[in-house]
Amino acid sequence: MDAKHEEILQRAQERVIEALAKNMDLYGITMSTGLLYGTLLFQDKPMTLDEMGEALGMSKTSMSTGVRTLMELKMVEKIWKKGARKDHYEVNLDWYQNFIDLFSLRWRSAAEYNVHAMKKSLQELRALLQSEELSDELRERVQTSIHRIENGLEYYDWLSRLIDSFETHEIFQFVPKKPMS
Amino acid sequence: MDAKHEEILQRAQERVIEALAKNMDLYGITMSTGLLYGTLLFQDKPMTLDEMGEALGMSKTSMSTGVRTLMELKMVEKIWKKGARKDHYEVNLDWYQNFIDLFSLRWRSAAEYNVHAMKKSLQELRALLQSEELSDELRERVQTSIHRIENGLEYYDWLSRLIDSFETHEIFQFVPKKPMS
DNA sequence: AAGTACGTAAAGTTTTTTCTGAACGCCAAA
DNA sequence: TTTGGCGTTCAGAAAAAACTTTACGTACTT
Repeated sequence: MDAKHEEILQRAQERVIEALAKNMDLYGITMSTGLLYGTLLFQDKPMTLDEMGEALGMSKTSMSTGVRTLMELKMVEKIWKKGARKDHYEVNLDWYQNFIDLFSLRWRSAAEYNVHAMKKSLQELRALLQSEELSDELRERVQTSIHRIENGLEYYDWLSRLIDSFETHEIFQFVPKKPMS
Repeated sequence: MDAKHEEILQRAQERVIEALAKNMDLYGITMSTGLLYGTLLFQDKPMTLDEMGEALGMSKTSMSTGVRTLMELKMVEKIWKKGARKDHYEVNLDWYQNFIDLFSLRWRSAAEYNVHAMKKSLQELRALLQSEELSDELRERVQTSIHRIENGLEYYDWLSRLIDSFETHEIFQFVPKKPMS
């Protein structure tokens, strides 16, 4: 009688799945999609959209969009199955790379976006300082703004180099995958 | 006539503020709160809740909750102003520490939460393997789940050490604040 | 060429989140 | 003790997001 054991296995899986899903907002992912990820994680075989909908009791449309977001983050991959009509998906098990891809994608683009705006504003403000007829009070405020922006740019430069070290995997020299123990 | 210059300054500030706010979802922060942060950033003086509401055209209640979330992330601090009835707030300008605090707070707790669930499930599954009357098929699946969890635990161990290196500032030895240039 | 099965887009509904206004409790000054 | 100003809590309204159903386009099968 395996029913009891089956039960235990399922419970153990569900505990982990729910934990993962609950923290998926860090990835900018909805909890449902997190549950989808977890389900795929413990499924040894690649799943179809219909199977996912079945497993989660949700519409196929939701599975479709969920899988897409997971694929954009490279957390899930589409699998080639010869002779199969339906698409099959499975999780990408490299969690390190996963983290790196996610971090890169989100933080890098945010950094670039902010740096762009900052540089443009910085330029304008520096030009403004050149203006002769600028009241002392205003000049003071412009200076302050410039300092704030320069301060931010310095940080983003660091952040960018940090992300570089992730993407090149150089970070693993500093924080190795396996501890020295 | 400073009006024109004032205009330029304001535009330059707003560009940066909006950029920052737009990417604040990375911090799990709503855009409105992001705008609040940006406003505080370019205000040379500490602001009161009323001044913030004024500046953003929003209710004082919103400012109160917004400031609280920013304080929880240590992005904003309450300032002691002698003889002032109202509370005053100003931004924490150390963006490096800011990033570290945020990352630590969110990712560390997520990691701990997941590790906890994983270890518990792992234990159960290992115990299950001891059971004599376990069908080969089920045993196989239990093994797979165990591997998945061990794989995750290994990653979280690395992540934990990465966060350690942030908190201790050792990361700056590897990725220095200022480039060597 | 027609039919069928599949994934996705669009529209609509439900749920969740965000924001506001009123009411409350607290502290300081009178 | 009262009064007034302050930050916050709470309930409700408005806005946004998530989810489902329906409908569509495409590709494979027959």
